[in-house]
Amino acid sequence: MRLIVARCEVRYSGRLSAVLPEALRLLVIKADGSVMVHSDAGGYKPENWMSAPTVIEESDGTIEVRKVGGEERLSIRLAEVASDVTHDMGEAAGLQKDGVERHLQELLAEAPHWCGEGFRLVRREWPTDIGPVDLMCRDREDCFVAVEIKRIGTIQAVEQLTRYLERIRLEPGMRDCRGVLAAQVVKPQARVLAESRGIECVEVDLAVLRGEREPELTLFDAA
Amino acid sequence: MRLIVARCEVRYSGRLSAVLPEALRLLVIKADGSVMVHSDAGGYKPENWMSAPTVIEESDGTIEVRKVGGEERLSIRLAEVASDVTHDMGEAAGLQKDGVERHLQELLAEAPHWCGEGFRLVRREWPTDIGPVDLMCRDREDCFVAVEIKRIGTIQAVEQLTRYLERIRLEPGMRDCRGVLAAQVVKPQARVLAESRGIECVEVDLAVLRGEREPELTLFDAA
DNA sequence: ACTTAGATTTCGCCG
DNA sequence: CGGCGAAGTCTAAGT
Repeated sequence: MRLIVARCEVRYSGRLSAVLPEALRLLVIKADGSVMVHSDAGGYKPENWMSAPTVIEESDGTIEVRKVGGEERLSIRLAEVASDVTHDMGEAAGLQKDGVERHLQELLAEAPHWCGEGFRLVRREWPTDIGPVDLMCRDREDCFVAVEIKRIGTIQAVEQLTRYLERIRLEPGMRDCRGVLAAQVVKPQARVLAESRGIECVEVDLAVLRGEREPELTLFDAA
Repeated sequence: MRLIVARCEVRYSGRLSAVLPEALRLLVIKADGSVMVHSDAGGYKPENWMSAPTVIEESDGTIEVRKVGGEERLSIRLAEVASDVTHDMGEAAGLQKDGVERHLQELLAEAPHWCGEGFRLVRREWPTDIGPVDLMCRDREDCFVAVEIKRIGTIQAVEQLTRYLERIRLEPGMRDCRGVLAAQVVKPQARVLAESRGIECVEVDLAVLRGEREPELTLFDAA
């Protein structure tokens, strides 16, 4: 993340045309390419901005931001730079997970037995060459279990976990790795697809995970 | 404007309850008291925020933001501060101002005679104990004139200027301070109220101020 | 990918 | 001050 405090003039053209006269402002360039222009008042909404995906070009005193595959353009003319710093905010930034999903992942990482009896955590964000799977656990028989966590378990989630399992099972010693989809709600169609592929579905209750409420037997737990 | 890059946990309660688990984020505290919490991805919208007016309290590792006259509360627990810098972005930033209003103030500060013949600028953002008045000028007779600038001159603007004048006239040597409401458009009811309180109204034309167009006599200028 | 509905919507105007 | 409608709406969810 790059933070620039500068006297600057900003021009936007695209869905409309707008000019911000030269003034002292904060420019934020995020790791994903999104750009915000903020003044020192009037919270929340930037004076101007462009969301990802963008191409950013910088040359002597100007920053040009163009939308990938679009006509939009943000031109920033820097008149006087008061500060220009870049912060590495870690590899986790690029992906950006839903707050709830992330929270779920944390809670389940702390108490993986909610994903299956006797489960123990091996690691969070187990890497594969097509992206990290949320949790890698071992079950009671010491068998590996890849756990994909979603707020809502959809067909896409099953497909995603399937792709991970394909890769993981190529690794030595992981040929029998199982798969579990953990979600607050699992859609019926996702459940059908998952079962046909030998993937287990587990519905988790946030209140129970937090220890605020006792677990109850649901229709599916009883099955 | 204060920029903090820190690993932090953020809790909001008010219109809803939300928790952001500990992560590296950018905190922006603007001069008007508005606060934004941004991650390194996903432009435009902050992960969490509170708009002005707020009261901000800071004590060992935590920042508490409360909405003035409301139940909303933003609690930030700082786990590890990577950077914490404050930029003075000019005294004009203090209150939230519309971009147009700000621009108007800049132009009128440069050419205060548009607020009244013979006016000379004493200073912008003249401080009072209830907030700064936009411009303090002297007229041809060297009498002080407090100028409130608005995009649209409303009853509220007249009330605001009235409150300022009450305070200003208590100061030594300013007992006869006059008041002028300068706006692009002055609402008829605001005009009536202003006149009843001896406050002058002036309609200003942005194009004229910029020197792009010659001034024209309007109905009210002629009065 | 397109469409629709919700948002701590925000923001501005009008009665 | 409350209601209504637009926004470069944005964002998530459903189809």
